[in-house]
Amino acid sequence: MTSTEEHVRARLPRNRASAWGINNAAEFTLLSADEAMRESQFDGGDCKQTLPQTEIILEGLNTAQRTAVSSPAPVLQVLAPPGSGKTKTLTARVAYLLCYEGLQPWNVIVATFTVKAAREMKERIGKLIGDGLEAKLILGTFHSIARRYLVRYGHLIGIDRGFGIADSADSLGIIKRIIKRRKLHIDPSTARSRISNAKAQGVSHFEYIAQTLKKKNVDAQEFAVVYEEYEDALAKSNLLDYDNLLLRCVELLRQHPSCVSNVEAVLIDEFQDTNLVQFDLMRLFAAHRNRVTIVGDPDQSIYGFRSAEIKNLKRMQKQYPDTLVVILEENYRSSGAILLAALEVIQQDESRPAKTLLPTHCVCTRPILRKLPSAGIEALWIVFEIKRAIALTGNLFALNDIAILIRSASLSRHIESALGKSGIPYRMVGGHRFFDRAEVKTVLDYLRIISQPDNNDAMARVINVPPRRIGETTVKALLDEAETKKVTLWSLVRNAVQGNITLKTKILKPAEQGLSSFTNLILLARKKLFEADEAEFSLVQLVEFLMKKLGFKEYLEKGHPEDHETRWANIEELVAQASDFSGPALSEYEEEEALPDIEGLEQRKSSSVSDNLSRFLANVALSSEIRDDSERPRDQVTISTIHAAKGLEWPVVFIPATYDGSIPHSRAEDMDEERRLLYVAMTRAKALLYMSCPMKNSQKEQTTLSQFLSHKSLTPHLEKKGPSFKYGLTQSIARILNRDCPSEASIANSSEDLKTLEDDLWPVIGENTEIQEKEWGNWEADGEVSLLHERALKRRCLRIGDVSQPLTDRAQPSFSASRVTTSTTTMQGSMNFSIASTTMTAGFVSAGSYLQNLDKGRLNCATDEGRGRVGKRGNSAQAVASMAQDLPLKAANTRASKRPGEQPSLTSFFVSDRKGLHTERGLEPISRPKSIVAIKPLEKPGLSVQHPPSATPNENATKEAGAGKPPSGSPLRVKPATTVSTMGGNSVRPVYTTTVAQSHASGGGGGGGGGGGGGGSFQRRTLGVRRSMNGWANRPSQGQGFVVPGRRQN
DNA sequence: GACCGTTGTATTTTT
DNA sequence: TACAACGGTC
Repeated sequence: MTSTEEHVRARLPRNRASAWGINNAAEFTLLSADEAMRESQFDGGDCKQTLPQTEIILEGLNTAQRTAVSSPAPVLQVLAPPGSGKTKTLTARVAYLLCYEGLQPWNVIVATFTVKAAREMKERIGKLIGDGLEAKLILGTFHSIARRYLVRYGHLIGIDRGFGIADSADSLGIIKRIIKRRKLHIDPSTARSRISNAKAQGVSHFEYIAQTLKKKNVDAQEFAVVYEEYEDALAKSNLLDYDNLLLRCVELLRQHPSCVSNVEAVLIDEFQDTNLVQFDLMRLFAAHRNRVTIVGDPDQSIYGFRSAEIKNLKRMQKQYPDTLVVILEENYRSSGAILLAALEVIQQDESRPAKTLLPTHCVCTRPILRKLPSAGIEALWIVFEIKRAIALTGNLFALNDIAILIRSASLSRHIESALGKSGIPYRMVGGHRFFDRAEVKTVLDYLRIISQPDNNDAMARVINVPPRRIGETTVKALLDEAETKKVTLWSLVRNAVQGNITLKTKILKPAEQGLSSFTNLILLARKKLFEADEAEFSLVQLVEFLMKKLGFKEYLEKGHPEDHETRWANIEELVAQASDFSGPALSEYEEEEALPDIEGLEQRKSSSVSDNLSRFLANVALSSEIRDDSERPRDQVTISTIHAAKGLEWPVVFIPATYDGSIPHSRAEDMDEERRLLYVAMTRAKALLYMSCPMKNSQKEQTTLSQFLSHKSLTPHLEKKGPSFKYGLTQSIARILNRDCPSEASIANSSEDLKTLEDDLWPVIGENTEIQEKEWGNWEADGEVSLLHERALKRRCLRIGDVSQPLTDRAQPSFSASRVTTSTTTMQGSMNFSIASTTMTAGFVSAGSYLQNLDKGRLNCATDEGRGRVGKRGNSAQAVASMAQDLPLKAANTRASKRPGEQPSLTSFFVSDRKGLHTERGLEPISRPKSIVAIKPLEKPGLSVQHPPSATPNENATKEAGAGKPPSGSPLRVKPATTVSTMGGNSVRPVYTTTVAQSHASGGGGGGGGGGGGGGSFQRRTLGVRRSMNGWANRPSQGQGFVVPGRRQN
């Protein structure tokens, strides 16, 4: 077989561990990626016939990506910064292993962190390999995979069949109860996260508690009590919390490694987010063949609060000495200016190993950092900028292209309100889950009790819902009594109702009746559930039965006359979801959950209705979101938490509330993590990035700009207000987005209704609050011509055509080469620069000029994408300069020359080629490698890219950190640029699916409802209603829209 | 004394 | 939204 593998193998030294020195490693990677590919794939005829899919798999990948995908190395770390094609690489790797290395899908484990990521991965693998093979992979979140194993093999370590999963609310509830009962003083949430952290260390709770008890302080003692009783309570209710799910799976695989003896390869996404237990799990999964591929990026580690350990990257290299590290460096997502600003932020972290991130797009316009008077106005500004951006680019953006990324869910209030008011539909991702809605939760609690009556907390929550005259005091007394008698609440109550025991607790007459009706309801439901088989009593019927018996609809009507319809619609939605666990959908589901049979091991198999119920409930607990295929085409703005936005991208991104206390969050412990969070948020943006900071937060307190953004070095990279959207900018954006640029005529047309063409409704300093908010309110609501409006109308006199000729026709003398060379930088640390003189120093390059040069080189990429017409423009240097709008350098220079005392510090973020960077002309293209492949030898510290092969790893590290030597042209930077069109001929275009946690759109009439005279206080009140009014209820058809995560819709 | 409804207050991030 | 605290009613 002439295959890539053959080629690669031929060049791979036999004894990997000893022979993979850095020197030949470099050679190896080069050859394997480029030449082997070329020889075997594209010229070798054999291969095409035998393995037709390989071509497709590797198509559109750059050199580094190909190296990763097709590497024969057993253990592979792919370090992938934002936008570098991480998912693409991992999916291709999976496909490659299946199609090319002949692995069977059911012997491959792919673990992700979110359900969303799992789903996307599955979809993309499916597109690559087809045949529905992707459904046979063991693919899912760590938690769901762990559950799968525990369901099948849990009996081997004494886990009851049909165990339930305690979500965070359950955990917190249990802990609160313990604290109350024991009259302790520690904070429940703190206790919960401490327990979780303890578990994430992989220490058994006995041990941990023993350790803690040794400490004499009250806090530790109390904590030990809580921890112990918490574990007790979980066990009694037959529940596993999230951490236990992983821990018990580790236990299972330690004791019975044969459960995973079939596993031939393990692949892990977002590896920087793994904690110790997950690391263990990875090792155990892979124990049979020790074949592991991970992708990750330390800069995007934002789950430290969940005990994620960036150190796992190094730990892994220790664990598997022959780990091959492939570094992807090219960013295919964002404009140069966005990357530059983002890098400026992330580089504030001094402990971070120097790394590069190379733009492939033109510079485009700088990110905006806008100051605004208040949170309310900030929201209005966002709405206005959305409208303005769409109008002034001739509808280059759809609402789907726009995301508003917030640090915490609570920040969405003003924004939701403003969007709703102006009739812009939106969806909310992250934050509150559908399943957390009160009415949905109640029904779920009933289902959980029916499935597992011993769930004390679920029972305590709903025993009086709808009201049964069983008050809080009674419930508490019953719980206490159950506790002292060492029985569960359910068994206590049931026995009392059935007359088997007499309660100590005094029960009033009406309450007694309530208890009895509750008990009978549960008993009846359980009877139906366990006696019936699927055909005659499905999950859906169970829910319907329950609703009828509870009179739930009536209860909602009575309790929530305002919005009972929406609430009921939510219940119907729940039923629709349950239907995925009954009927024909079920068998499909079962198949996906299956694990391969292993000789000598008995699997628990199941197909009863009660098993469906627990499966359904587990799914609810493990998925924070809901997939909604049918609704995806709807054009909506996305509001998301930054955490939930990881891995996604949008052409336009807003990051509001960039003040200290929000980002970094006031309760955050790890500043570096907060900074990374901002970095993640910024790097979601492709073309336009708007950050904003209200001078007063929603509590009307004065704010200070986020410390991450107030750094002086950032000023030259940021604009103070939204761009003017000259035509050239629109062209640039269109190029970045790979879209057709709308004509100027159509822009003139689409901006007809715009109130003002510039971002000038509020002063850039961020002063002067209330008056304007009011004016805006009137203006939006009634169309009343305010002073503001008049001013705006005047501005409109500027016709669009006047301000925006095509840039290509305009001379740009200010961008001349000599200008570029006037600002210079001096090096201080390996990646830290500040201005020191005004003469050009060879080898150092300002960011702006770097980008200019880069852009010139990069325009080849644009050509690849079919739009770069630079070559025809004559003076390409000028063309480059003019294509890039508002270059950072321009403003920097202007400022520098105006106010010498206030020189901005320019950052050189790429200095590896010291020679030949710059001449006085300044605009020679920088010769740089397109992609870097480094092989990491054993135990090399850090994750930095360039290592001179002569130095031993340790020496090398010291040099880099200590001497501040720039990572100069190392031989490991293997090859100068070859033109690889990574995006160009790519048949697999990234399709990012955004999921819906809460879907609400203010439909057409949105403005009407809230509009009325009282422009001031429109926020709070309507929110709850508006939110739901148009969300679930408006869905096209019941029962089709939602697909439970993990399932594909036909 | 128990229960219910109203009002005021505070909200990190996720499996 | 979700929770606690408070005051009114059975």
